[in-house]
Amino acid sequence: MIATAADIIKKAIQECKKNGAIKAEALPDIIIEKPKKDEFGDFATNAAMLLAGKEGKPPRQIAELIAKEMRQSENIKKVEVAGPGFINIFMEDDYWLGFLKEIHVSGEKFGSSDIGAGKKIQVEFVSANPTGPLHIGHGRGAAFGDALARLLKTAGYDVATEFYVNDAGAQVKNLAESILLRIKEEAGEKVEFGADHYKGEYISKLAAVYRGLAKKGVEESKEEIGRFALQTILEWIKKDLSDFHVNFDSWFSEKSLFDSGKVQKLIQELKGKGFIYEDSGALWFKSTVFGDDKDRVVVRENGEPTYFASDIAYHHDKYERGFDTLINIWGADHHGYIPRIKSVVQALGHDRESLKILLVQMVSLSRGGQPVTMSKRAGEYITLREVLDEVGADACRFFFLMRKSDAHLEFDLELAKKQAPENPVFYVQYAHARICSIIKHAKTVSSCKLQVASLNLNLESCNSKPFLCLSLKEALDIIKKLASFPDVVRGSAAATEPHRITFYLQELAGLFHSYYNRNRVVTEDKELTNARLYLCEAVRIVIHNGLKLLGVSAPEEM
RNA sequence: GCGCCCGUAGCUCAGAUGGAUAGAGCGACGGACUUCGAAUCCGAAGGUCGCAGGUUCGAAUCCUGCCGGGCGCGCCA
Repeated sequence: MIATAADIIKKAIQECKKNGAIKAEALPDIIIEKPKKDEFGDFATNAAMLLAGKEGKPPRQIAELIAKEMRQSENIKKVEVAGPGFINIFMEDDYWLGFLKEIHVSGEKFGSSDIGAGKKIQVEFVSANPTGPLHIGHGRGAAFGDALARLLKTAGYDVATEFYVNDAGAQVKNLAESILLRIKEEAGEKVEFGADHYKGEYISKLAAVYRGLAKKGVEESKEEIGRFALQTILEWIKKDLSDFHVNFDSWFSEKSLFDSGKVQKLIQELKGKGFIYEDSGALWFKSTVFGDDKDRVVVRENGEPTYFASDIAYHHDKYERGFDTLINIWGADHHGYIPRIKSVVQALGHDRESLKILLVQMVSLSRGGQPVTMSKRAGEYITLREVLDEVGADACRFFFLMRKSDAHLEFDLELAKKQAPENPVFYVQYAHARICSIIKHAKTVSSCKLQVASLNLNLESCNSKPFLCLSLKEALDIIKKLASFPDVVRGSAAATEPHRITFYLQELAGLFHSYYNRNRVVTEDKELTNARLYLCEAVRIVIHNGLKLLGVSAPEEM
């Protein structure tokens, strides 16, 4: 849609150059926007203001020259010069009505594009330590990552999603020990938990389950407990995610990087390149070369590799798999880790910008405005499961996606559950259900033979009833909104900001509900009815497509 | 102390690459159901865009400095 306007403007400027009205050879980076006010047109551009300096003429004068050319273009209703030199463009009604047909023809594809040009891109997210159940913060990361992957796919990227499983290192040992301690404790022994031990309620649960399975003596089976706990927790995580409608293309084991010797290999390789050196018995990576605050330990004095060591191998492996771009989604508390991992990317010989790290901020839960507190100290946190069970996957996902990912999110459980218009999820889903209901109703009304599937509206004739009814401002506003959907999806994907979709859907649903209350869709007038059904169905398609991008269902009835 | 993020209506938040009189939802207030789903709609109210400078035709947006909040600054992950 924007592209059409851009073409018209560029063509007009070309014409102006041809006839000598404008001399500048280089075109400035003009902006084409959708003005907030209707009176400023369907599109507006600042081209004249940017050209003014080079041309040495007042912006309004240049705007007039360009506007004059633009008026020759197709689909233009009128072009006005306004304010300091804006060119406001108004499109013909039938230009807009044409989108209705496009939506019906494209169906589920409406909104898709190929700006990604098939580039291979990996989105790694959640990657929670398998040392406990997913909490609410992981949930936000999951919703964000999954929606982003859907967006990128729709924008024409070749997307693969991955969960990195931290199944190596000291944490697994700590997990096993924590369970052992619980087992001992329940056997009546007096035990003391260390700072690195996990103390959540789920540890007791695991301990109980393990006791049921245990045949061997407790002391000797620490390794086995570790394996058991890891596997069990991973199953919980997978179940939570699949109930949250998040399904990964792959699960990558950290341990496998050690087992295959890749970690060692990469350390040797970077040593060879001079990026790894020894000091005080430890091996260090020279991240300062690439702008990090300090060098980072890769292998400790005691010979144990750090998490960072396997991360080097992991990212190397990602590039080996042929991805053009990597996206890592992290909790915002990990932001200090960014410089060192970016350094790794460069040391491995890749463009620093080929790895994008997106941060997801914290979630605070509230209930009817009252904050829900949790005690981190006692190892307790609100799990994704609890919220999922209470409000359902749809509301949960939508709420997580209502905010920019790098902004704190306030999540009101009471609101999310409410089946009322103040709940944005229901508001949007209701619009979809309502349209389904209208169409169903239309089919049952004998006087109205619905032709939604085979509608062949005569939109060309400006005197036809469908044309006139769909050209009413209220209808046209909806159509313009619908027409902008592909631009919204493209922008949302390019900016990696799924929240734009939730805002868009709320606005569209609002326009529709308002229209519905003013215009009766199914009436005795067959032509009118069909025209309005045609519009309604287009709205339904776009709401459906939008919700799908968010991984939220579009119910036919509620 | 250093680094990153944030500060917009009573509350929760939008405002893409600087654009025209800064928007939406909720809450509160006043209205609308003989009609396709009132699970909805309509109306009016609500602002020193944290503060102070700077850049320019033009700043919520960019720069600098303060104030206030969050998070990092491990041979943890």
